[in-house]
Amino acid sequence: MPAIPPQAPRSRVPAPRPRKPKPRTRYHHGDLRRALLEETVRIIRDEGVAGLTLRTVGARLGVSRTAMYRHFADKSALLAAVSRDGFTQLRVALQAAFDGGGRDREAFDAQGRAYVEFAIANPSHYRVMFGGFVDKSCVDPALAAEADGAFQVLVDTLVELQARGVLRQDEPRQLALFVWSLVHGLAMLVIDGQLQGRPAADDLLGFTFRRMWSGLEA
Amino acid sequence: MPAIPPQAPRSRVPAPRPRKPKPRTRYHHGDLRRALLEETVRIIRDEGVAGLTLRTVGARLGVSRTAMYRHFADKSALLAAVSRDGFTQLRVALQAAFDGGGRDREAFDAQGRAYVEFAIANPSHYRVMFGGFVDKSCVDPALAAEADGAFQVLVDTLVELQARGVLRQDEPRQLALFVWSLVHGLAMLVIDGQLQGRPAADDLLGFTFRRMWSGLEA
DNA sequence: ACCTGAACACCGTTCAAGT
DNA sequence: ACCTGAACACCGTTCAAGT
Repeated sequence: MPAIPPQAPRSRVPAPRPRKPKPRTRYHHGDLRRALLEETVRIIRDEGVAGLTLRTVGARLGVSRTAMYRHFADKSALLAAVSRDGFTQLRVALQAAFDGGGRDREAFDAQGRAYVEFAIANPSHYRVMFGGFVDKSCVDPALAAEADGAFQVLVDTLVELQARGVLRQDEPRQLALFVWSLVHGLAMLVIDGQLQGRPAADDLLGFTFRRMWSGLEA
Repeated sequence: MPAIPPQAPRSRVPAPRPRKPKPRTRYHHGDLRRALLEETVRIIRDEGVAGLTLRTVGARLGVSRTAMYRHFADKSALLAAVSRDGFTQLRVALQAAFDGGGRDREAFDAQGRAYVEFAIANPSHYRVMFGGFVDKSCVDPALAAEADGAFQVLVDTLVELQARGVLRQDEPRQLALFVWSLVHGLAMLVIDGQLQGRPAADDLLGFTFRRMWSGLEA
């Protein structure tokens, strides 16, 4: 349950000196692109993807609603950037969980837990990443690279566990897809509310990892 | 790759006898609701959810674009009905695969395969069912019941496999959620195109079921 | 380069009115 | 009951124009 970050209410015009007709210093100090992206992520978190409106993004930034088109081709491209940003965050979280946990079998469970926790903490963001919102016809190569990067963290983790002799010597990418399917499916079911009245997410997570290991240990 | 069903081009007005001012026989012979639902499913299959427009649905049926509101509260309710319809189809397919396969361990694999195949054959429909499109605030109880029905087929299947002694004696619902997560995650990754250039879906399916069984057998 | 503001072609939904 | 047609308040995107 991430708290809403502290954020000064934005006024449309800074208006420090209202004497000249319209000084209107160049908006956004050089990084409107980043500001647009962050504001979009914020709106998606608070209102969901369906509540995202390009007009609102502009208005909240004190900028014309067409200013966005200088930085993104269209709404789909903006969502692709949001998706890319999500994969970056996910990659960092997965790596941190494994490294911080001691790079062993228990650390791998912590990594899986971090995956599901990311989805629970950012359900709308997660849905943008996997919900088929970004237009497949114009796949951002940067997005594909970032998604691959997150997947690669998992592959590397599995290779390391194989080297330690605790994990079966199957093809690492196939093992990674097996694990990814499991945590991805679990995450989706949780954030979709399909677990209503069923075993709590935490119990299920523990059970899932035990069964998974039972199928994967060397 | 389902072919586009044969469909006569619709004219707004039949106009067989243009003498009387406007005879306009009562449209849709009593089941506009079903016609709306079927047309919506067709549009979603061909164009995706993003391509769905209430105006188009009406136009394709030769009906005013507001006629829909006699049968569905709003667009979200229409999508909820689509979702419900999908869960019905899925439930029937899962049951048929297990029954037709001989109700044993291999039949269970066939059921899993049927699950993933349903998602691959109807990716957009599947996304409506799990993509968070239906408004959670007004959950259709009929939809919840139908989703539960599909889940129950899996639970019943697992109970039967336990009785045959081929499956661990864990809590069936927890086992079912484990399996569901796995096939659901697999299905999502496949229809999202995340498996590009990676092991073919069919190989992965076989590998996944083998690892799964290794963690589940009694 | 970067941004504006008007305009365009859409969209879901409401509602008084018809039969 | 069931459906229409006009109207309302939106939406993404384009584009000539400003600096």
